[in-house]
Amino acid sequence: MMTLTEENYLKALFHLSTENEEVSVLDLSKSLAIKMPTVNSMVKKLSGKGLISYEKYKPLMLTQSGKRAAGLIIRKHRLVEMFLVQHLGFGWDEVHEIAEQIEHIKSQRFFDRIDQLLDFPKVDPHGSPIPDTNGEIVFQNYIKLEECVENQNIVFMSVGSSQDSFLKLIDRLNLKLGDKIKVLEIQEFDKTMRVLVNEAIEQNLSQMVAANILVRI
Amino acid sequence: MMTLTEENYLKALFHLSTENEEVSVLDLSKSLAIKMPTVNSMVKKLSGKGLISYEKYKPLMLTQSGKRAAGLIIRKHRLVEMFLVQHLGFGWDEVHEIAEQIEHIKSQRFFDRIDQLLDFPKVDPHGSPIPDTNGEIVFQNYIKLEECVENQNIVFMSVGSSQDSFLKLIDRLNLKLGDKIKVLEIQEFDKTMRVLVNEAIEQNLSQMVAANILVRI
DNA sequence: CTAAAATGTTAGAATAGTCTAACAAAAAAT
DNA sequence: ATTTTTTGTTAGACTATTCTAACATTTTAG
Repeated sequence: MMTLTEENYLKALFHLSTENEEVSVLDLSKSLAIKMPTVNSMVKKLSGKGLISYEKYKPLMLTQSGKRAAGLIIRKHRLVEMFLVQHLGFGWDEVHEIAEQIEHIKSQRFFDRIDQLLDFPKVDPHGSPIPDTNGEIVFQNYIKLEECVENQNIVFMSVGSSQDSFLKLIDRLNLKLGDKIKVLEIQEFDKTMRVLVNEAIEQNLSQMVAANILVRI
Repeated sequence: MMTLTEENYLKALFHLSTENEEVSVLDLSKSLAIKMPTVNSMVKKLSGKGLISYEKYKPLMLTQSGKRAAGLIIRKHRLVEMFLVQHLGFGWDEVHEIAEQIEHIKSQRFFDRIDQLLDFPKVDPHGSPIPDTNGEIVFQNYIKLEECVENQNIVFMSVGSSQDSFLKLIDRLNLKLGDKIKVLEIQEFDKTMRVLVNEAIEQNLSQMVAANILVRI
């Protein structure tokens, strides 16, 4: 049985591994807001459990078993987020913290029931994929709105950041997952995008925002 | 902020206090399955926080603030149990363990939403009262079926034990909260009761079972 | 009313997870 | 190719919660 702490290390390492080619002790330390020596010793411990493959001064990597374990935790997290939004009426900017706690509940059946109640969702409220019952994730090949060109038609599928302030901004812009977006114009000066949403409303999006809006063609 | 451990001590002391006139360190130790010296030091710590009033060699008591805190934890526990039964389809014998974990989630709003979703229930799936938002409990004055006499008509309102084996037995006897019960006959030898349930089915209940069936007249 | 039993307390050690300080290795910069 | 900076590691200490062993007090029984 894994402790809550160990689960958090695995999860963080998993996320970092998808974002970067190599993950250092320092990366993990920053991401968890835990000092390097602590991370170092925990990494050794998890290596002892066969969840992380660790060699001194080398980048950190999850083993197959570590990947699976992390995937299963992320699965729980995202199922819970979905439940909080769909059944308890929380906003997508409010669910992370609560899911962060509930994901550690020890009860396979609890999460199975939630999954069933939600009719086996494939993505969470932020458009991120929910790992399957083996912890396996199917990565979507979305692109950043930032990378789109003028006159391109795309669909808003996911967000690149789940930061509170970003999600609240998207809400205020009245943007929702599934919205159809047409790029009208890109300012040469600051890359600000003028877009048409659902063939109805025009909006200006800063490059930073556009970089965190993930779309499919 | 209280730790999960502290919350468990308070909750246990609260329950013991309702069952017994005086609660000793030994009682608490047994109830938590934690050794006396450990309990002793935790009790001192909680006394320092103003949650337990403690004097050496004297019975343990919750302070007002301790009672309120314990009541609020029990509120969360029972709300969650109700949710698990009503929305996730768990049996009343399966919910305790999971609620034991979820009760410690730090999010007022989460429990408020659950409360709302359940339409502000007053009792949990075992018929136990759910404390109000101030941690206040309204105790019901139910009596044990054991204490009833022949030909008495009563209603099954609550269980005196939430032990798995007892709840499963009640299920197997097809008894449900709210059922009308008529005492037909009490065996002089072993106090076994022959009862009529919902004017339809006759059942024999051992004294031990009857002692854990709480009814109102 | 004393002796034995039960209960309670203190002292000291163990574990998990955290930290700081000091040292070591690798990477980057001159 | 050294020096400096960054990153990584080791050692040792701290807190929370637990334990065992030893001792103290209270309660119960003769």
